[in-house]
Amino acid sequence: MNLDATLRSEIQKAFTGLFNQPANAIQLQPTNQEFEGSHTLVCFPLAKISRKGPEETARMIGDYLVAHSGIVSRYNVVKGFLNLVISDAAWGKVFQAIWSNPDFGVLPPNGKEIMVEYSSPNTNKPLHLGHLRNNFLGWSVAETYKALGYAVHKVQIINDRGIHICKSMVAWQLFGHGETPEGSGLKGDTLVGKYYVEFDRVYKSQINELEGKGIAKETAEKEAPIMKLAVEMLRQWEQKNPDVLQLWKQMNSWVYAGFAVTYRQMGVDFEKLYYESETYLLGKEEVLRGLEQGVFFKKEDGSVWVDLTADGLDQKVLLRSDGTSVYMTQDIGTAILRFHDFPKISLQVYTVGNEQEYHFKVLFLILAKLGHAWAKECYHLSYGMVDLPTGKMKSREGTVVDADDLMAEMVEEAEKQAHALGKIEDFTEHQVHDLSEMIGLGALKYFLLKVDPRKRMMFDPGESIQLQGHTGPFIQYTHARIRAILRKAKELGIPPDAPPLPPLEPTEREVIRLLNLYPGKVEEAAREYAPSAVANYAYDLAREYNQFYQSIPIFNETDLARRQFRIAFSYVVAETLKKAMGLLGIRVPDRM
RNA sequence: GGCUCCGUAUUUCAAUGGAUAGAAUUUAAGAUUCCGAUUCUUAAGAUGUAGGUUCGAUUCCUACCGGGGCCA
Repeated sequence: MNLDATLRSEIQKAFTGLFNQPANAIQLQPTNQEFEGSHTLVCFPLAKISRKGPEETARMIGDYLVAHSGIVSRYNVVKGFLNLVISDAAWGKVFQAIWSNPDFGVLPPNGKEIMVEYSSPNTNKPLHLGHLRNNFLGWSVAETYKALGYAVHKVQIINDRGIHICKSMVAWQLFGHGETPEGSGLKGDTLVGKYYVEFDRVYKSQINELEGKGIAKETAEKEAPIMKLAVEMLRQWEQKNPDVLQLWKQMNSWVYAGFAVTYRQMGVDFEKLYYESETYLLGKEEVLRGLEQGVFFKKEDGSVWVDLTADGLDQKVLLRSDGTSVYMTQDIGTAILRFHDFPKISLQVYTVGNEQEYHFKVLFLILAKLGHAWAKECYHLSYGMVDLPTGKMKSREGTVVDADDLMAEMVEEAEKQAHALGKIEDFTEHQVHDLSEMIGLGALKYFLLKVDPRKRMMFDPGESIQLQGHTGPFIQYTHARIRAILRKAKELGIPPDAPPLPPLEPTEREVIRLLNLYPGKVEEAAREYAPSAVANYAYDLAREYNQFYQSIPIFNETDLARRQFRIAFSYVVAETLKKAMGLLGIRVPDRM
């Protein structure tokens, strides 16, 4: 039984019964702390339809619900707000329903498919802090959709070609002396990233040198010898020079090996990988087709453009005068390819930073203009940058926060904490490590996911791993403590099944109300592409349970049925916390 | 310059157009026989500015101020 839904339909019935017309705006919200009740109906909008005052409307509906609904035991009216008190019997049904359904909050398969793209790194450097937000977001949105019954295809496109990788290749050739991951002990992506930074360092000094000779900055940037080498290498790559291809494959394979380690640590996975080197020529034909159909136009120099001024945007080049394509062209091709590979998908989500909002707006518009009906089923999951308390991160220059380093630090910090607590002395070394990973990564994921994706955010590693406060570890801790209670209950021989419902305490009603909200939160998270909804929900539930835990005796209760109920109740909370955190990719320990 | 996103307690984050704007954090005072006190209670403290829309605005609209991003 879903209480909110039932209540809504009862209110609808009451309103039609009283006023002989449908209520079109049923606004239900949680009742304020200071008033009695759990659900509040906002009666201002209804007053307009009922043609009575808000308070009178509220009283009439309240009386009707008490008399006919069977779930409302009493009510009070404050201004236009109708505060409803749900009967314990109704709460009991809600609780029993949650208890008896192991798949609570998970919907059966609905036959629909969607695609979520996330991560999509360049192959010239390791993943950094921004990628962490991207990966956790994308993965979590995908899992949330799964919980709603969708078949989800997780994919990414590897940007494995272009000037950026050529820079690493050139620098490695010049300064690498044949260094390999095996020889140096460096992770493959770290090694390649090292030469990318090296390229930039040399490049900068060459520019300075040229500028010292009185050459203009723009010219210097083009004429720097090392840059000319990189441009030449890109040209050779496009002409399929075997030596260059060999080197390219070699260095990319190092990077992939490195990425695999990072992805495993992050706990993310992909069904299919797309490689830019295989798709970058796609889209050209499509653009030419669009040109024929008059969707695009050609300029005098032969370049192909799209005119979006009618849509409030500007003109955008799609094919350069020499016939080469731009990012937009490739993305057109890739989008088409994906709907071809997965014909049943009804939604394609692109998890990409908000600096590309304009790009995607244009992309989706073009796809629509080309006549692809699914263009409106494309969605840019845009997210803001992650800042650190120590200051902004700058790409290049090596001041970025490396994802591997950060995760390792979080795990290390968690292990220190675990030892300091001194509750895990009987753990094996392996168990300690596993627990530290759970907590360290949980802290990181929770902190990055609890914030609205669209917003630029501040990540404070120290704060994120605290066991108190609005953090992942706080929720994990709450879960572990509940498991401790359940272990003790088992020792005492209290059966783990839900007993008849005794009269409830206000704290228990509040926790059941929150439990009842869970499926809705999952839907909300998917609809808004905001795992933050689930994250904040889990925190509310953990916090509310802690208050219950403080004010209610569990084992000192003489009434056995009541004691048994509270054990069952604790069990349901633990299970729900586990499910919610699972959608965020966060594991919860039984002990910590 | 054009477009776009964001401005909320000291700080980090919340708030489908609803009641006295919530948490966490910090500081101060207090509680505790249980399961594991890293808990709980109380207090202090905020919507950038000026207008508009309406029963009611952090939310919607306009202008300005401040910050980020994209496009030249």
